[in-house]
Amino acid sequence: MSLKHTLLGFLNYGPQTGYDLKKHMDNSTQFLWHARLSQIYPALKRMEEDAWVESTAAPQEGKPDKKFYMITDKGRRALIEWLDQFPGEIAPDKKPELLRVFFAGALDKENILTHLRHQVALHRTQLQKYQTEAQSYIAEIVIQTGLERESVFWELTRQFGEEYERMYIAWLEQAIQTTQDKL
Amino acid sequence: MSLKHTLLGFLNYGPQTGYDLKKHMDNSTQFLWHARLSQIYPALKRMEEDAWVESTAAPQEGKPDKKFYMITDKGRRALIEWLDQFPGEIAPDKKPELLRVFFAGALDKENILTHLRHQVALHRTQLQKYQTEAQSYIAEIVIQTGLERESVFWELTRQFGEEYERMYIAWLEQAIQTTQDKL
DNA sequence: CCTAGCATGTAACCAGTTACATGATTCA
DNA sequence: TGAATCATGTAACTGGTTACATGCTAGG
Repeated sequence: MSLKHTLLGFLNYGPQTGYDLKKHMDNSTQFLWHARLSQIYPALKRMEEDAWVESTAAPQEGKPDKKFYMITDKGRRALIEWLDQFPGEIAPDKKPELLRVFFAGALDKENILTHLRHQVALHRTQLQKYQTEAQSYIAEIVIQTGLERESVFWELTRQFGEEYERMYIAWLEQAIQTTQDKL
Repeated sequence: MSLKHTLLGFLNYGPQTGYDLKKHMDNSTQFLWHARLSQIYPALKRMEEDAWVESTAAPQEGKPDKKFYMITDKGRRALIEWLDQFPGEIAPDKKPELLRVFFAGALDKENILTHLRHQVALHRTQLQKYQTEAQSYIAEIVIQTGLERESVFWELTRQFGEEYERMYIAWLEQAIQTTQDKL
């Protein structure tokens, strides 16, 4: 299970609240791992029971107390152990959009083409996001935190997103061509 | 939920047992959608309750009766309805291996390079599979079933796998270079 | 006035994994 | 002799989503 390890990864940069962690996930690991607050809060609680993290409460007016979580040595060891695992084989993940293409033969030609063109538009938008928002967000965080070494890998995963979207768009264009020619 | 729709997609090609469906998933949609038998059997049961499928039992000696499932008109409508959905935005999926790269800064340089090289090997193997096994499997099924129109899309998703692995390998090689230069 | 953001959480439910149960046949 | 394939399932558990609950502040 990787949610706990994602939280450890972020807490390794410094103490944060559950709410902060959610925002960081939304802004950076969104396309690698994501979770709702309703899952994050109980996860942090269990991590504290396992002594991976410690919490301190900061009272506030008109809002619930802020609860800052800090990674422990045990937590840091758990993070390193997880990072240092070698997968024996590639884990298949679920791609509902491609599953629709796999079974697309049940739809008529024009409808399939409309769907493929719709996908192209979505992926062009996503490519733009990786090239603009994602890039400037990383730059901003590096200025705020000074985590230069870490940012090398943030930037690499951002580039993966960019290359993935380029590949996806090129493949969709090929798929449109093939559908026009062969159906 | 897409498991039920995957099963409908395959049942739309002809009546099959739960066991057959599992094998087809393992051989074709494995990297788009997959499930265990312990999930497939109850799913088929619920689909029968919803009148998406109908079953007939074929007695056998020394084994449990084979249970052939057949798609109904209602099931076919549910399949088309699902295929014809336009997603409003791209759904993020979980990529544990890339998450490890994102947090790789916590490991030392040589160890990171070892992990990246290990990934290259895994993805080269996967690329080979898409180019050989996957391709000949599709050809075989087309001969057996004559589903030529459908095979256009099976082949397109196979090509996606191929392009994805090429992109992944090229990115990993770039990541190795960057790690060597910047760390 | 209403929506978004801040800040915490619980409860019910659905999806998916792991382990268990049965039992015959074939192949290395 | 032991593993793999065929063929069905159930039970317990874990992971993740949806809905609910509270309540203040700032901005359009």
